[in-house]
Amino acid sequence: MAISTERIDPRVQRTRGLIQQAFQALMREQGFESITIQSITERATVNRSTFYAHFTDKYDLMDTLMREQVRDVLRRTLPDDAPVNRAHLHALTRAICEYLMNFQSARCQAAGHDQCEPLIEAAVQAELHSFIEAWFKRLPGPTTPPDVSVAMAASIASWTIFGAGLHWRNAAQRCSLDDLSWQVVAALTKGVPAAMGQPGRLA
Amino acid sequence: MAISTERIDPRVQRTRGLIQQAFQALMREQGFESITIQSITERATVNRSTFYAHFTDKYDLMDTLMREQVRDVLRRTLPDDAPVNRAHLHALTRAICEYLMNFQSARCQAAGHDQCEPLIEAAVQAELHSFIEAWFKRLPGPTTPPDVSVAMAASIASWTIFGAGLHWRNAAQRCSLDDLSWQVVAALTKGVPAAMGQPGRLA
DNA sequence: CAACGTGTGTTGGATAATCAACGGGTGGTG
DNA sequence: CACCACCCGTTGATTATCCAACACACGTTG
Repeated sequence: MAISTERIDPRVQRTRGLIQQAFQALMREQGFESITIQSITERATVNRSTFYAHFTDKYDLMDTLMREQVRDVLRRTLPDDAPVNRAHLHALTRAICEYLMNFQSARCQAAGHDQCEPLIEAAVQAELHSFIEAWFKRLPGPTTPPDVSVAMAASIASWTIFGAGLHWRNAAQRCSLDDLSWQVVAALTKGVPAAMGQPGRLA
Repeated sequence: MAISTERIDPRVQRTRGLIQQAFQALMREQGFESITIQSITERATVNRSTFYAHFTDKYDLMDTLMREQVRDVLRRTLPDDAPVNRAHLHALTRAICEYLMNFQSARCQAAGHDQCEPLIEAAVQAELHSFIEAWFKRLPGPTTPPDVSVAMAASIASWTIFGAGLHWRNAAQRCSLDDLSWQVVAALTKGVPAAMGQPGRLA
């Protein structure tokens, strides 16, 4: 069990923080593509070679930054001991959609087509997945023979939420965030056909 | 000549900054006396032993912090190439008095009689002195035999300004800052008797 | 009194960050 | 073409910071 929060050297925390902070500022000002490693390290008052001790390139930086952000959002959304139920699924969906939305408007569109969008989305989905997997693992054991493993269920749930969120974000006109989240919850809990009002049609 | 700004290791700058920042925050919250080295380093996210690599104790920290602040104020008050004249003497006096005033109200009174007040004042005077000395040294050579050396003149001027500032700050009712500054300038340029309207009385 | 908790300064060894330098890539300009 | 300017990614040696530990002082409490 990797419960323990491996003590991280404060120097590491500091430089990571400085780099990420500088990166975010530059993102707001310039957009992703035109950012250079030098500019990051200069603004962070960190030696350029130090950057490479922590990240392999700016894509890596972007990736880990996104993951951390998403992880924080999720942790803040659900209490540590949250049971798996409709309300919490709803909250989770809401949070992810909000995050996707904020992100769209805030970043990554300054300089035409930044290449970072897919990166971001992959990071979001990945973190959502691992969060949900950990969450599902705290469920009591099955009372009837399961059709899917916990890992598979987590994968499906995360992709469902993520996919719906992306669809919603990119839609020409969006229903309310609340509506959307309940739709997702319905699909997740009842199954897609039932959620569509077509019970038994595919049975 | 120690003209060159000795390149300082960025790590040193950072930790010094973190420590000073933490210290200032604690000053506002607690006052000087109750501050502990541990609390400073904890808030600064700096190892306690690192503190001693930069300062001998909290008095030392206070001292250097005050000096730096005063130096900044003075540098911001006068342009680098400012000639020595009445207007600039006025500006200098004003700046010092303002600083003393702000300080009085802001800090060092939270917890009764903090022991740091004399420390601070000494630091202010010392920095004012060295600033003025450097300033006076840029004057052209004397045209008549001088009565006092540059160093002595700087000492006198700095103590005059400083003393007047302290007196003014502690007075029950204060004249305007502008008034005060012109009084000081008069005393400095005409001599005390003439400034008092008693020319020749002590001659 | 002793035992305890808390803060101080100091030390030696481990680790992270800095710095200068190198080779290589890319794009612009004479 | 050569030249220049800029950025990349890496290296080895140097320096700053971290960390655990120690001895000391002080006030409190049993």
